[in-house]
Parts: sequence; C-alpha cells; structure tokens
Amino acid sequence: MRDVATLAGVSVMTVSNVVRGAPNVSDATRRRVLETIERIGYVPNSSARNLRAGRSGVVSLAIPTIDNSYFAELARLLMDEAAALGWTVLIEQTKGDGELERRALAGYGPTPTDGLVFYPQALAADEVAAHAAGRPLALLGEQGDRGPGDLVIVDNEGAAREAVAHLLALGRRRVAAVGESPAAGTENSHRRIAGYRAALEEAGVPLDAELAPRVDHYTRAEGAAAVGALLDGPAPPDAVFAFNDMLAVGAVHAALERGLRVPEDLAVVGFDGTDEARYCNPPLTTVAPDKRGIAREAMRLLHERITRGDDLPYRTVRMGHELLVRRSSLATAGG
Amino acid sequence: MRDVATLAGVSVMTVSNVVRGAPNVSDATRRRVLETIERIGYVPNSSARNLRAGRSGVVSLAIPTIDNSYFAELARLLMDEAAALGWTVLIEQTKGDGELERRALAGYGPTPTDGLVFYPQALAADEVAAHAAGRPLALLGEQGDRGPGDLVIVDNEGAAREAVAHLLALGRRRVAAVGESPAAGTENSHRRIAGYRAALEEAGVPLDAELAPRVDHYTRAEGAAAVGALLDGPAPPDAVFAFNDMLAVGAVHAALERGLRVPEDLAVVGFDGTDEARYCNPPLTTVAPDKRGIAREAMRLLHERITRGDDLPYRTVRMGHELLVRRSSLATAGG
DNA sequence: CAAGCCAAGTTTAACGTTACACACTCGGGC
DNA sequence: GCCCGAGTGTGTAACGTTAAACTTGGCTTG
Repeated sequence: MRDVATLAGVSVMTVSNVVRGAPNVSDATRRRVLETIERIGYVPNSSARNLRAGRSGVVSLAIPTIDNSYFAELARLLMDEAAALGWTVLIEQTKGDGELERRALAGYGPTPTDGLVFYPQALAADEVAAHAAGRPLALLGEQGDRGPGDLVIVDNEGAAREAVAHLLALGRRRVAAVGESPAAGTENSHRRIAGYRAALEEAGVPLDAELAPRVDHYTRAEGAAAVGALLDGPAPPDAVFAFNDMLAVGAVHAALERGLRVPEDLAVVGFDGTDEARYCNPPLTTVAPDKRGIAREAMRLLHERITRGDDLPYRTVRMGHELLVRRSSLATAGG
Repeated sequence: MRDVATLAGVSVMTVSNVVRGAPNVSDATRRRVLETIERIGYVPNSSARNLRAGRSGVVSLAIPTIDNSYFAELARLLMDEAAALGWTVLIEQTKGDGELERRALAGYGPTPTDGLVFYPQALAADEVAAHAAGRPLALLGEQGDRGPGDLVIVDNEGAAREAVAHLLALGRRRVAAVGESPAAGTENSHRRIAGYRAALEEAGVPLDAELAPRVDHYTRAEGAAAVGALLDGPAPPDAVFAFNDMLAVGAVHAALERGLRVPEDLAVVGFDGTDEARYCNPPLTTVAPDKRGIAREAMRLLHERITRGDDLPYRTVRMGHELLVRRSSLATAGG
C-alpha cells in the first residue's frame, strides 16, 4: 500500500480511501490510484484490516463431519447464504468429539471468526452454554428452551412421529428405530426417540427395546451393521425408521444383502431429505427438513447478532419439514 | 493481553513469551501468567498474530462443490492431514465457474491463506498458471506437464481404459461414456474420454458419438437425465461408464426407473470410489483413486512449498487407483 | 574481588490498515 | 478584502502481537 501511495504520488491514506470507496477523492486521483494498484498487483492485507476493524468477515460452521450428505448439502446452502452477506464460512469438523466441540465454541484455531453456526453432537445444552463465551452463536437442533444463542430447529418429535405413523399405517408392527446414540449431546436423537415411542403408543403397538439399537456414528456402515444384526436376530423388524439418510441407506443395503425385499419385507424411512435418498434404489422415503430455510435463518440470525450486538434476546425459529414418501416404504406389511 | 500483563504484574512481552512457550520465563512467573489468562479468559488475537508473522496458518481448498460425495470425502481427508500439520482448511466452492476459480487462485476473500489446494474445472492449464500469482499451490488433477505448482494426479486415461475394458470383457458393445463437459478446464475429463476411446479401439468396437453425451454438472440429476435420454433413444447403450459416482448413481436410477435391470440390461461403472457407491443398490463398480494418498501428498507438497520457499522445482506425484468390481457390472451382456 | 556471564524480564519498533482530526485550496457571499 | 463552507487530501495514532535489542541483578570464575 505504501508502494502504491509513493508511485501514485499520494498519501497512504488516500490509497486507503480509494480502496474502501470512501468519499472525498477526486475522480482523477481515484483513477490514478486504481491504475497503480492494478499495475503493481496490490492486494489488501486482510490480517491488518481485521486487526483494525475487530472483525474478520468469517463465520465458523461446526459440524460433526463434512462427508455426511446432510451436512455437505447444508454446508453448501450456508455458504451460499453467507456469500450473499459478504461472508466466508470456515468449516470445522468436530467428529462428535466433546473436546473438539468445546474448542470450536471457544473460537480457538488460527483464524478469528465473528460468529459460529454450531450443530452440537457430543455437548449437552448446559455445556454448550458454558463454553460459548459470549460469542455470537446460531445453534442448529433443539437445545432446551433457550441456549446461549439463537436456535434454528425442526420439530424432531413431530417429524419422527409422523414417519413412524406412516410405517404403522402400512401394517408394520415391528418398527426399529436406528440412531439412538451414546453421545449425550444433541437433543435431536432424544426427540426422535420420543416421537417414535409416541407413535407406537398411539397405535397400541408395544415397545421392544431390542428394536432401538445404539449407533456411534451416523454412517452407512453403522446403519448396515446395526440393521444387519437385527435382521439376523431372533425377532427381526419389518420396518426401520433411521435417524438419518445414511443410516437408512445402510439399512436398505443390509436387507438386500440378505435377500430380503425392500419395501415388501422391510420398509425403510430415513431422515434429512438428501439427494442421495432420492436417487438410491429403491428411492428412500425420508423426512426432509427445510434445509434452505434452515441455512437462511441461521445466517440471518447470526448476522443480526453480530452486527446489532448482544442486547438482542435469544430467538428460536422453527422450520418446517415434509415426509417425502417414496418406494422404500410403499408396500403394506408382508408384500 | 495488556490486561493480563497488568493483572499479573509483568510486561506484555512476558505474557507473549508465556503464551508462545518461549524460554527465559521462570516457573513462578509462568504459572502466575497462565492463571491470570485462565481467570480473565484471554484468547490471543489471530489477526494481530498473522499480521506480525506474515502467515495465517490457513490453506484454501478450492473445489467445485462440497455436496459432491467425492469432494466431501476428499475434503475430510485433507482437513485431517492439515490438522496434523497444525493447519486449518478453508473450503471455497467454485461451482465450476471460471471467475470464482480465478478469485480463489488469486487469494481474494476476507481471509489470508498461505496456500491453495485447487481442483480446477473451468480454467484451462494456462489460465491457472496465469492467475496463480506465485502463491504456493497444489493442483489436483492432470494439468499438462508442469503447472504453476505441484501436481497430484491419477492416471485418468489408464483408469478409464481399464474400466471400459472391463465392460467390454463382459460382452458389452454399446458402452456410453457420461461426463464429457463443455467446461474447457480440467484435463481429467479429456483423459477419461481418451481412455474410453482407446479401450474401444483396442477391442475393435466402433466409436459412436451419440454414446458420449455432454453434461454440465456432475450430479445425480444430470446423470439420470443424460442416461435416461440415451435409453429412450433409438439405439440405447448396454453399459455406462460414468466419470464420477454421482453420475453413475443417476444412470442406475434412470435404468431402474424404466424397468431395466442393472447390471443385466445395463452395466454401470462409476469413478471416485465413494462410500455411496459401495452402499447403493446394486453396489456400484467404481474406479477408486487413492483418496487418502492424494490428500496426504497434496498437503505434504503444499507444506514443503510454503515452509521451504519457492526455489523448489514443481513436482508431480502420481497416485494409484483400483477398479472395485461390484454387482453393477457383474453380468455378461444380455443377462 | 573485578570481570564476565547467564537467566529473567523489559523496551522499542515494527507488521498494514483505518478512524479521526486537521490542513489546504478555491469560489462565492457579504 | 474577509470569512465561510465545500471539496480534497494528509498526519497521527492506534488495533494486538512479536523479533530484536537492551537492562538488571545474581552467580560463577580466575
């Protein structure tokens, strides 16, 4: 910048004014400065800028892993929304590890970020509150009534209930729920279990604890393993409600691998409404939260919180969902 | 930091020394400073640090989109490798747009990055060279002999040839190639087409231009559309070699949707070796590049270039690949 | 016991940018 | 002729950190 100033015969401050589009610069000067900038290839130093401004223009997105279709799609949408606001998104993978989640919350790392969109997995609501340290925060997923930040949620319990009711309406009576996790953190899986139980109760179907295996990670492999074990067991299910689409894809795989028909012998419903669910075979029935809406609201709330300051009350926005019924659940029990 | 210094009764510099683990600080002082840091919750300001150091500890990863299984998996591996080197990865989506690719190369954006891992799609090799502006660069994918940075490549032509030869060995004679793109950029698709042609020629099968439809994006939807159109046409293929797994999944979907059997009526081979390919139905034969190796080498080369300076010659590392044969191609022609 | 050395800590001066206050020039109104 | 304000532009002092040079006092050593 100093070089530009010298070469253009103006002060450093004038260069700064030109770069920032500030007023009080004549057209002639502006042109001359811009030309010089072009000529010597000057690029503003963001570190210095951030140092001055006290802001970085970067927000973190802390999610378990990026190679999960749901988070990949969500990340893309969030990045699009952020770009529209002039922001950059820095993705951090927490791997469902409490320590990594704490760090993401506290804002360690080499890059300063102005705020955080956080999908907690290992951390319980009170721990999230304890480590947020007053940073602007948008939380994805239910977190008790109020968090240390704004909440963007879907009605997990209602959605789960709807999905299971759909399976029960097809005459299924042994519906497995795959996705309860030892990770204490997110309320999401608890709510989905609650919705599952409510639907069973409503239909007068007895609860069988064996039908709700625990999984550590929401991957295709674990879905296949968990459902495979159930199918090989003494009292196999006739339907599966999986807590995400990857587990559901694994469930379908396990069934087909064993020569069972989907949906005739095993109906499967997933959760997330990913593109993968739509194109797999058979196409997967899935609970589709309004991902675009979630991304938009999360960024909007975070933006307001960062720019307007912390006197804002914590807000909760509930986004809609939709049960996309496809072939994987389109047959009554027994075929 | 000044507050910490005041409260601990030392100079700012001593705090800095403690934070950085520099020598010449007594244990007693160190303890006192650390306590104070803990107490008032001091977090070092990275902007200022970067400003001083002239480095940011962040490297960019510029890929077309993150919601593509291959890039999602690759991103995860790259982030793991980066973390092991103490680095953070900033993902930028170029969407196959030339302008966005140029910006990513030039290093615009609000965050300073020390280097770039770049998967070019729209930009041709010479344009990449023109806009790299001397930044440390690791290129994924073939780019002519030498780029403006290190190259990590797989043998696209050989891999494609192998995949198509596999289909021909099953007696298939009308093998479609899906993935040629109007995007001038990456050599990858050209090389794969070349491998496809070579395999056909080697087997004495005539080339049919109709069997190589162009696609704009490597998505499931476009794969389904392109292959659907071929299947509805006058001379449908009996096999498909797709340039990535998402196109292949779309191809399978299009076939099944039309009541065709996969692999009996249409054999399908993909490219990328994603987890999705393994778990879809039928499981997808796919060319699996050594993703972990690619991630490791890309980060290693970039790290060397950033730390050791630019006097390093440009290097090229060729990674292996493997044809994972699964059910989607396990039937001879006609059943 | 003076000379020298070492550990422990401080002072100073940057890194590149920008907010703020100030200065200059010029035309017009009184 | 003087003052004023608008339009341009400049100087200064930070932002938070750290490399390098400097100070201080205690301890060894010949």
